Amino acid sequence: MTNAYKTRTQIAVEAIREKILTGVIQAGEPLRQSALADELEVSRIPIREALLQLEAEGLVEFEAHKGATATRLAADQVHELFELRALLECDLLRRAIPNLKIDDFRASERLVQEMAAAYTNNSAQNSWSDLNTRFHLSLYEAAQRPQTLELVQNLLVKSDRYIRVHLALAGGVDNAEREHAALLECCRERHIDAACALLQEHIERSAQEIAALLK
Amino acid sequence: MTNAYKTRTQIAVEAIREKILTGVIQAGEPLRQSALADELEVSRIPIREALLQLEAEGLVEFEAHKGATATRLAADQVHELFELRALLECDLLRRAIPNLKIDDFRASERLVQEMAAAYTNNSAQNSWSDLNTRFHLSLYEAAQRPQTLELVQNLLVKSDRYIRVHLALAGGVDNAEREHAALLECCRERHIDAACALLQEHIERSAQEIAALLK
DNA sequence: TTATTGTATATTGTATACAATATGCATTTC
DNA sequence: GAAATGCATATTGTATACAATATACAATAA
Repeated sequence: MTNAYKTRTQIAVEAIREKILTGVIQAGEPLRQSALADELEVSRIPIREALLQLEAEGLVEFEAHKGATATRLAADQVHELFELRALLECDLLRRAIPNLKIDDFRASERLVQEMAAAYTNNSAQNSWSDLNTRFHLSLYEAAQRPQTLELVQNLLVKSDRYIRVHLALAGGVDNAEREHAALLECCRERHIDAACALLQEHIERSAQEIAALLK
Repeated sequence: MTNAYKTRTQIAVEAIREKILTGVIQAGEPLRQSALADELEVSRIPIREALLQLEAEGLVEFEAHKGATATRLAADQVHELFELRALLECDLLRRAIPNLKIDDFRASERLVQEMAAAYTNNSAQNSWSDLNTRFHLSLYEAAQRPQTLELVQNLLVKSDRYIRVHLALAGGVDNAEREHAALLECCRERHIDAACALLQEHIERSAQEIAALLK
């Protein structure tokens, strides 16, 4: 295991991020520093630092002397977000496919299976979205593009809020799981263009379904 | 004018960012909070918050209990950075060109001229790089893609350190200025594919020249 | 009424003080 | 001599206290 030690700031980042992603803190809601500090039993300093980091992730907006609010994305911004993902993730996948090893495929395969289990098992629905993120990332590491990967990771965090909404939509997840399996198969056969086309469709379809839910 | 008021944190962000971009603080150098606090005549709190923001920009790396250091990019990471720029900036330009108005062209044109002046006038060389950033961004605003634009803005900040090195290279800037003019002309004629091709070459050429200097 | 000013309160921004951790060096142990 | 241990110092992490700013509402004037 890696370093188990965490500063209070890091703990606060994770706690607040989770609250935003799960909707416990709603978009547009102001984040009072003292309230969060009391709740997490730390002083306002680590809370402030956590909010700054979340601002960089795009989950929170800061205004001097007015405080932080959870950001709210309009429907057209959801489109932009997912199109950005499509652009960058396709670039990564294209570079990754030639480098993917048998072990990588196995790891991705296992994530697909865990996702199916998480979806069936109602109690674990929150983890579906985590697994989805990890599945996507598992295909891209082999691209050897650390900076792009970090950008995509951040975009996936932002998408997460909307993907969790998507989970509520009956059928949406079934589609996603079939698409994941097909995508993985394409990668196994090293069909680069086909895989990228699938990935692009996959991302754009979920964007459309989410936009439909938001309006 | 917009809000002239700045918090100490914001002042610190700008001061430290400038130090890193101009090389007053070298890559790899540790950033001592107390030293910066004394120098900028504030307490360590705004310094810490500034460093956190700069970490999000990728100019600084934080390690718990060890402190912040100015990041150092290896040559292959410079390539990735500029290829990322090419990918995203071309996407923006493609969407922007149909929307560009006469006033936009005039503004971009003026930036090209100011750049020429800044380059001739030795005392203003630091501003060449600023103008370069603004020229690139001036072409993309019409794309109406706020999130992508913000990403590119950040990538341009990161590139800035290397572009300033590039300035030292005789001839490199001449090339850049000719390419800027050609690019602008292409946009005026709404030749989307040609403009994107030029932009891509322009970015990749500077990446190569910079990589050559770094090795 | 409507606009304006003033004041109280809530909230954020920052300084200072202290706690926790890392680092370097001397000392010990084998 | 090399590795391990303990201590002193430097540096970061966090709590607390106070200053600056924003906000809401009351009081006043037109």
